[in-house]
Amino acid sequence: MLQKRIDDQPSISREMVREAQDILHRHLKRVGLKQTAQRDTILRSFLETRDHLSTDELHRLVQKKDPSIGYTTVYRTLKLLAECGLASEVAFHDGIARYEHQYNRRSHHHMVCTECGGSVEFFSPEVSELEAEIGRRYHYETTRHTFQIYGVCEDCRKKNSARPA
Amino acid sequence: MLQKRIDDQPSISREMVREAQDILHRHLKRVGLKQTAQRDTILRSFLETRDHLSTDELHRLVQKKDPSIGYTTVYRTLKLLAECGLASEVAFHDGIARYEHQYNRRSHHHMVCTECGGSVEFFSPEVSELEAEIGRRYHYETTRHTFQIYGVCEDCRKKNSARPA
DNA sequence: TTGAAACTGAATTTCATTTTCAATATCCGC
DNA sequence: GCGGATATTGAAAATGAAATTCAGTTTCAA
Repeated sequence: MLQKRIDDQPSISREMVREAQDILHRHLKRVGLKQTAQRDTILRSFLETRDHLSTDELHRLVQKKDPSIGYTTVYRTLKLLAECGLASEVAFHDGIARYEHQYNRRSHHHMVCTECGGSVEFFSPEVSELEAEIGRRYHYETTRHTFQIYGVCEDCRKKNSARPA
Repeated sequence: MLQKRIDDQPSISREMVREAQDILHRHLKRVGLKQTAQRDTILRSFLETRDHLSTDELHRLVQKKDPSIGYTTVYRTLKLLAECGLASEVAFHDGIARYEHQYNRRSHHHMVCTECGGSVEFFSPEVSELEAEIGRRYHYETTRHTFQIYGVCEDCRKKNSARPA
């Protein structure tokens, strides 16, 4: 899936990688889990992207660094990253779980093109206010929300009008 | 999954059932499909609820009227109902597709309890305005959006504090 | 160093969804 | 009302993503 971004160069500095690794290691220690080379490799691969990665896509990236790392480990490590706040799951409605960086990132939402799968991020504090307000009104202790907009991007509309169905 | 509503009495009048059936029948004719007793039965069962039904749940309701109707037919009919605007899919992100009435219903959103699965509906025109605004800003032709709030409802919080983990 | 505990990854299982296919029902023109 | 072409039905099988299992491997605290 495409996203309108230049994703080839690492999006994050060496120090940030170290810091993220520390967060992961502390989390592992806290919950009595172990630090492994695989988990570090997977974290580094993850940090080097800015896409919304599926387990499968991240697995492919990880394999470039270490072909012996299996899909299952990537799958489990993504859950770990989500647990310690380094990643967060983002569900577009195509039935595939995706993850994105959460580290040092202000809350945002996505608008997804249903033709090409591309997406743009946008920021909208009103949505969080709405979450709080609705929670108060119905006595829910809210934890999170999802908000996605679906549509067709400009490029796809141009393609469609050039070659209509 | 529970919803805080009295759902035993039909939520929709006889005339509305007829009207919905007409909509379905017209749709079938339009796309060259056939009117069948099963489809009518499934539509009626669907209209008699106000829950957010999974295919499986609707299948169970349908079987009370006609035990010979299979899961597959319910599944396919729900897609048909969605096609002709009588139902719409609503994803609570628990891996199960749900459908709700769309007929004569103003746009609304859901807040879902992650403990008991219960939900409340709320109305918030700001969200649609936001959809339009963000669409304009990034030159997307928007078609729809999803917005859900997740949290823990009052009842589940009481239960939790009575019997803490 | 050592051993208990956790990890790994291939394979398997799970589970909702989707497709297949042979038997059946619908409905269009007569 | 009567074919018969065409769609429908529902059981069963297939699919595909997610989750779990298990035997062998690695980590790390003492």
